[in-house]
Amino acid sequence: MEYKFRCECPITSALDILGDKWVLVIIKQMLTEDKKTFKDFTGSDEAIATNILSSKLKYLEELGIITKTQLPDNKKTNLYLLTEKGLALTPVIVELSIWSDENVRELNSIMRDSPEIAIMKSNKNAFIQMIQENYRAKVSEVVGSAETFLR
Amino acid sequence: MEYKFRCECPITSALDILGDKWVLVIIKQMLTEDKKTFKDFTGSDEAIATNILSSKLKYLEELGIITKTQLPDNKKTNLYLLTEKGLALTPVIVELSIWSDENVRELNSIMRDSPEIAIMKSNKNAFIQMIQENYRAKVSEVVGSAETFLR
DNA sequence: TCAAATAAATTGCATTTTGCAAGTAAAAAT
DNA sequence: ATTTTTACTTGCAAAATGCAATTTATTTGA
Repeated sequence: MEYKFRCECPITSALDILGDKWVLVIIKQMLTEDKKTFKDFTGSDEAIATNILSSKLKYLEELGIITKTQLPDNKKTNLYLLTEKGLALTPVIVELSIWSDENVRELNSIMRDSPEIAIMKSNKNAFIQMIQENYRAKVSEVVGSAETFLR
Repeated sequence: MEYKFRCECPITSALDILGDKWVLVIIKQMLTEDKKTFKDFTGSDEAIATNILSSKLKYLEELGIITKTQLPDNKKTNLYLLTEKGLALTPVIVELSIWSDENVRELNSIMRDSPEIAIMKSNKNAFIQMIQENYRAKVSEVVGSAETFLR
């Protein structure tokens, strides 16, 4: 698997990976909406098409941003979980959230209020760590030990 | 100008605007590479096609993320400048930069080192404010008073 | 046990976005 | 007055995304 990057710029290179319509939405759903199975994603507000979902999950796994696993007692359901590399995108998601609250709300009349935005702004680092710890805890609940998966 | 949003989620709504191959790259070029004319953008490392550039600049102007202006003594050259709404994306750019340095570098063999990454990490808020003040100052240099443009 | 339901896809085709090369019009420079 | 520069537009090709239907391998439940 060879990935082509437009140039030597770190920011542009990040966007070579993240700069599309779905990748960051999928990561947000995993991080903040507890989505982890194929079915979970198809049932979301955003309603991603299954062919796109399939290709993006494969892509994110190849890049090491998520892992695909199964539970010992179920051979049908796959578990898609964020790796530490994926979890490290939490600050990006948080900043997008804040920017959106302050600058996109006026354009999207149906955008929901997030009461947590105030907390997020007042103590950004604590909020980020809280989300990440929360995610690691949930993963542990499901797969036993997080360390095995969050590599 | 009607914009369609996928759902009520603030993060997804931000990505309805920013989630493509070029928008954040253009904003990065304005913010950190001093690009402000059509020509400036076409001469970049990323080599955006002129038709795409044209449509994205129009789009960003409609959304209030950039402004299009002229200097009194030149009717040919247009100046594209970030508004405060655009400048407010600095934290997103900075977080992308940090994530990339730590997680994309291994995938892109030609990615350049940024010596400022260490400073960025050790004092994120100061770094963000520095970049923003720097931008405002440069705009003032060019158009006289920043307030008129950075609305 | 065995048919029905479920999870995770794949396939074919339509639409939209992006890419490339060439051309154009107005302003500025020589 | 002619050339060059800036900021585009146009036409067509390729890639990404979207939609609906189908498929395969489990798993559930009568």
